[in-house]
Amino acid sequence: MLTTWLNCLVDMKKAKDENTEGQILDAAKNVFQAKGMDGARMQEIADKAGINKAMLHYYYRSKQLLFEAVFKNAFSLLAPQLNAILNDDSYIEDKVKNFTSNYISFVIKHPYLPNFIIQELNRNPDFILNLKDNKGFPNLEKFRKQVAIEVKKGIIKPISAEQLFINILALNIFPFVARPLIMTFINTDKAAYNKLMEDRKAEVANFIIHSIKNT
Amino acid sequence: MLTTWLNCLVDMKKAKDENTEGQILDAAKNVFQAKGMDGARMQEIADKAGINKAMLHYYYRSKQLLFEAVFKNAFSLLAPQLNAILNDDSYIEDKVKNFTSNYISFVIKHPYLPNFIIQELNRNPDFILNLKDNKGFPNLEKFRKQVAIEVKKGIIKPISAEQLFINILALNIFPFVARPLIMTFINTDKAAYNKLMEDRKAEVANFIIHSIKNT
DNA sequence: GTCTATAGCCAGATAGAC
DNA sequence: GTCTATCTGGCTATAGAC
Repeated sequence: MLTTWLNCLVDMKKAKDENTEGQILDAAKNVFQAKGMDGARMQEIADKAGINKAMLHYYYRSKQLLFEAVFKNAFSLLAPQLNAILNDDSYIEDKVKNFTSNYISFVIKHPYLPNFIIQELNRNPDFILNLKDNKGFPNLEKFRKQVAIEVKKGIIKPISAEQLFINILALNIFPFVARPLIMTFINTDKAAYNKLMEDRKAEVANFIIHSIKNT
Repeated sequence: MLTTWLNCLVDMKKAKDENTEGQILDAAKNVFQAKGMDGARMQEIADKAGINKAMLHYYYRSKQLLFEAVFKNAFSLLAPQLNAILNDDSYIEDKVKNFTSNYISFVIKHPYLPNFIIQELNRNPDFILNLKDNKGFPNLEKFRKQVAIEVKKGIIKPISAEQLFINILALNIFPFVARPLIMTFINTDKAAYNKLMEDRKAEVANFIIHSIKNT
């Protein structure tokens, strides 16, 4: 009994590592996120997956469909992160602290992901409309109400929920999206840049809270 | 005398509009900034310029060289904007106000530019090293000193110049880079989005100053 | 300087054996 | 399911007439 259950868990883990389909998706993720849809080559994905080019078409029919699988996967990782700001029940101040710390850890684990999503949406803005109806798609409704309430109670200074949300996203996401630009301006190596990003876990939360909190 | 001078001015204006070389550069700018290096097609650039594909190679030798001309051009438009924050002599508070207002106007005039630069630098991070030695390349030296002085005098709260610079860039640049993402989350049409960006001219400056200024 | 025509290459996709 | 071999189209780049 126990062994079947354990085998099941092992199989689930294997599912991504040893299935051909999982290997392809993983290789495709790396190549698409590094080079984008237009720059990616099916040959390179096949090589990274350790299989043949024909197999890619056997499993995913076309480059476009393989790309869409990778994109949806990436978006479904990002969406819950954003929902932590929008739908959680705690105070805005606490949410900002938690989100900032969590998000920066998240991006350190998935460095190419935010830029990938932003870039491909700029290439094809309509693409996101397909995802909009999914459950779990980030929605501002609850956050709008929360901001209005905390402003009314005098917990935070007057600000629109939209602008606050944009500011939170900007301060957290931009440094990773613009990484090469920032590294050159600040004139740092990789280690110093990572240190800077670690520091931002505290820095960004303080920056936002100083700005909005009533004293 | 007067007429030769006037003709000269007219010629300078014509230089970009009627020279074949200028027409090419203008068409290339539009196509490269919309589709990126990999997605751009020489045929489309030729069509937009109203000339033949062979002419592109006659003037710029290769797609790569044409691309580099466009990129350097774009970067030389962006750099002075950033230097307004780094090298101007006024107080940080005033610089933030001016920069925010100016930069947002700048991007409304050149909507694809920031995303283009960020995207292409992610594709090829070494590319920026070529530009680094140019005069006018943004440099943090002076800004570091200014921040240290204003912190010491108690004009602003303690913050590192690097983090402050990143925050200023993030709040100003990100909303345009992530435009499709934001438009979907906020659930707005084009007009409402533009209104939101107009509002940010005041919003962003206030947000930053509230956060760093000692009261 | 400007065009047409085409060389030469490379990528995505498929056929078909095993 | 997995492979090799190949088709087909589109792209950059060039040759060469005017």
